[in-house]
Amino acid sequence: MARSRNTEKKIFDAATELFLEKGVDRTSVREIANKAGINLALMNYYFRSKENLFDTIFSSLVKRNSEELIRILNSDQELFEKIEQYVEVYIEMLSENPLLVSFVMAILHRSRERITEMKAISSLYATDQFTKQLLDEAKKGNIRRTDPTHFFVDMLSLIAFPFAIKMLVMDKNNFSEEEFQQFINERKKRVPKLLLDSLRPCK
Amino acid sequence: MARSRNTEKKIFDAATELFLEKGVDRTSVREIANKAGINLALMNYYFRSKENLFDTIFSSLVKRNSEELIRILNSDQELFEKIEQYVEVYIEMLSENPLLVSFVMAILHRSRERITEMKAISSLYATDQFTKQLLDEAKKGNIRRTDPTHFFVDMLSLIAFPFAIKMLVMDKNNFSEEEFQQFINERKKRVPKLLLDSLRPCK
DNA sequence: GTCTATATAGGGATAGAC
DNA sequence: GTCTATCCCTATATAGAC
Repeated sequence: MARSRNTEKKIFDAATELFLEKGVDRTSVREIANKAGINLALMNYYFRSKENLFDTIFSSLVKRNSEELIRILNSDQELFEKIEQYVEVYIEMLSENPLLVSFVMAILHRSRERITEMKAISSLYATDQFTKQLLDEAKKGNIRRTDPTHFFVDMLSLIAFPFAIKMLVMDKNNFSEEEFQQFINERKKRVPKLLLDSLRPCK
Repeated sequence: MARSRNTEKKIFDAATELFLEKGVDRTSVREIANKAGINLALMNYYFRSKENLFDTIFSSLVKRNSEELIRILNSDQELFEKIEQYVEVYIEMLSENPLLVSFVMAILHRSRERITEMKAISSLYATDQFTKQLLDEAKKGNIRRTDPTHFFVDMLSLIAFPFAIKMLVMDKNNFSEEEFQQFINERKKRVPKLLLDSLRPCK
């Protein structure tokens, strides 16, 4: 039925918003039901349990957001352009959903053992193809020798961490929401610059 | 009494460990009492409530860890040396307590409004003195013009974020605990290098 | 100071009517 | 599919004995 599909989506959306905003543990199923405009029994009818609802949402969230990033990493673009594009798209994506970072952090924190189990999450990380490209370019002498693991962690840190400390940055600099957004926008140019500078050979 | 002081500390330590490991929300007061070897009524005798216990622990944790960092930032050391030392000490500190980062992240995430209220937390951020030093050196032409806010966020990101994604990094690279520690150690030299390169004038 | 016992609230999940 | 009513459990916090 069309109606049912609709209800499922309402529950899904309500839960997503609440999970992102308040964290999974501080969100009750009753709250989700309220926000979705249904009652809590129905939530269990569609998703077997809160835990299962969470898994569904988390996978979907990560998947939806990581697909384009992986495509960029695996494209056959020239390295520098690829990095520029990757950083910009990643930052843009997080701009649209700033809570995503701290949400994922919270998950990473709490479920040490479950990380391997959650296959989705690994798609947030570098791909073999990109690693190979870094090594190849270094071998050809086009860039400095660099440890791909470190480089990728550097890149990810510079992209994502500012969102995780958004409130701290806003508080310390007296930023309004718009000013923070502006600050983030500036990073779309700044971060690639910093990374490329560290790769350029001459020095 | 000496005994009482001791009990307070046992509760404090047990709670600290559990909060860091599992997060505040997933830690119950019964669990804390168990681990401390007392019963839960006593916990409320010493600390009025779980929330209050948390506040006490959080302030103490941040304070204990940030004092040395602030001292470094405010010292009259030469800029490049200061950055090298700051990064190294900060990473060393987080190495000893890798869970600190995701713990603080979780707090930042959940209590938007309470951040200003938690004065302690702002001590994790840059100081006026350091900002001034950056601007002065740029004016003198010793370093490139750089936005201090961006620079500090860059630095913090490169220092702290790897700890927040520790499990992801370990999982993706098949790192053992020791190998991750080794990876982190390498960053003590790498990160300052990256930052200083971005500041050096010539280019 | 430290305990046992209990009050009170809220959580997730289900039975069963419609 | 959707609801109401309810079960059962665990959470935090407190009362009151020792």
